[in-house]
Amino acid sequence: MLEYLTLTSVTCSEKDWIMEKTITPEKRDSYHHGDLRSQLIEATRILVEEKGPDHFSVSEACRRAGVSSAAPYKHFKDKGEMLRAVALEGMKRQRVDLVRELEKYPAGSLDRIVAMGRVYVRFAVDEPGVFRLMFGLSEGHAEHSALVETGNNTFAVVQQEVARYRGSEAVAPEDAHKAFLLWSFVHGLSFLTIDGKLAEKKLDVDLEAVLADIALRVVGHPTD
Amino acid sequence: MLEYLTLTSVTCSEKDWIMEKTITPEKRDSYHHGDLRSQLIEATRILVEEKGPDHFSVSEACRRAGVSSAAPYKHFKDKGEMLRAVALEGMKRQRVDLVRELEKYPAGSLDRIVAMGRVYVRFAVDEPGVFRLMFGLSEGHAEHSALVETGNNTFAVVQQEVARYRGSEAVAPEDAHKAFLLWSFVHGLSFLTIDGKLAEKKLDVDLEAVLADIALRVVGHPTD
DNA sequence: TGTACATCAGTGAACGCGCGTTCACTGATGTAC
DNA sequence: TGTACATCAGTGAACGCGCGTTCACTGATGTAC
Repeated sequence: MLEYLTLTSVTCSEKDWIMEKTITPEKRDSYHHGDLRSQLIEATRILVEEKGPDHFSVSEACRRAGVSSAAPYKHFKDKGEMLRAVALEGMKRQRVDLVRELEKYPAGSLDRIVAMGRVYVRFAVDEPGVFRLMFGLSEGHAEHSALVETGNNTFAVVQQEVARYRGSEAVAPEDAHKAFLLWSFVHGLSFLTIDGKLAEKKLDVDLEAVLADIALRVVGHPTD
Repeated sequence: MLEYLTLTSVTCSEKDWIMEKTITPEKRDSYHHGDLRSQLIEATRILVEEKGPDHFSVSEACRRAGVSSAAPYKHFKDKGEMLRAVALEGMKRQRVDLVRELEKYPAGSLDRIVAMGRVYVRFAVDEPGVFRLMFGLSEGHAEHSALVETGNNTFAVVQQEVARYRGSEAVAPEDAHKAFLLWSFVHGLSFLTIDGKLAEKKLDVDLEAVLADIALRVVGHPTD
């Protein structure tokens, strides 16, 4: 699938750890675990990648973490809460990626607009399962305020950057509008990529070129 | 959710039938059914809307169609084939919508570009379940050639229209590129809408305005 | 028009399965004295 | 330092459930004569 999205970029993806990290079936030394909560989150994350958010099962996560199927309920209310924990971690990771990538370019530059798109699509490609979990329609997500706030916070950064590109620190309505256009675009591109539609339509897409193109079209010209 | 996407448009959505159509639990007159295949597809479609493609169950569809849970296997190989039948119907319906909407505007006009986006987003909003089924990653979809061909066919129309806007009948690489940009954009907008992200981010979007804006940005200026 | 027969759509019971969650429990750990 | 005890993370067995699919069957229908 991925051959259809060319990821030529200065920044190579540093997310190899994501998949190579395996949870060893837990030759545990003691009755107690020590760090089960985070091990369960990690097992859940891996499963979400392997099977997708809708085919994740608590039982399988327990098997992976080497723990009885009742154990998670000492740390999570229910299945949904495990998934939300993974989604939240994802949002934070995405946020960190974003800030780290932005730092590389001068404030107010078009490169920074492009960088934001790169981070978004990269995240989707590197962690499609978690990406779906973060942005798909999942019950209870909207009520998990930490999740919503982290997301809003990240989007605020995008708006901020658009304003800055215009030379302002304050976000005007037109900046918000353009930020939204950018979001829609990279969101669509991300899903088309991870759902294999680029491959299906035999579309060869050079990510950097497309991001630069769209950035110019959205933010490069004055509008409304 | 939908309050955040304003659908002001000449064309009111004509899809009310979609949800009001209920399958009566089948007071059947005879042992045989007559039209079970299409009734099952319809039951499947409704369930896909109600619960999402990943929470559809054969058993429930049978209950809705008033038929034993073994009955579908006289018409479909398995569960996946039922879903693919619904997806295919969806693709055809979308195709019909598209052609019908295009007819309303003069050949080569910007209105036609906007119309295509309108049809796409409208479809997603009217039938989010089927939309997800059509464009999400579902096992076996890529191997169902009728499905892929119908999709490719529809995308070819978009490319054609972009070329025509430029005044050509032949699709140049730049037309294909622009068609892809348009697709990414409306695809992202569709998902952001049906996944409730516009609501979450308190973004009020006027569909017609946004479509016109993006059409201009993508197709209104010469590029590469 | 009437009868024999082939067809095959739909039945209903059964299968094995893995799931999410509960429960009373156990045993390792840390703390108070 | 040593002992008693509270805490609570993890156990393992059990629960009821709905699922997808199979199977030998049944009975309505259409056709050939």
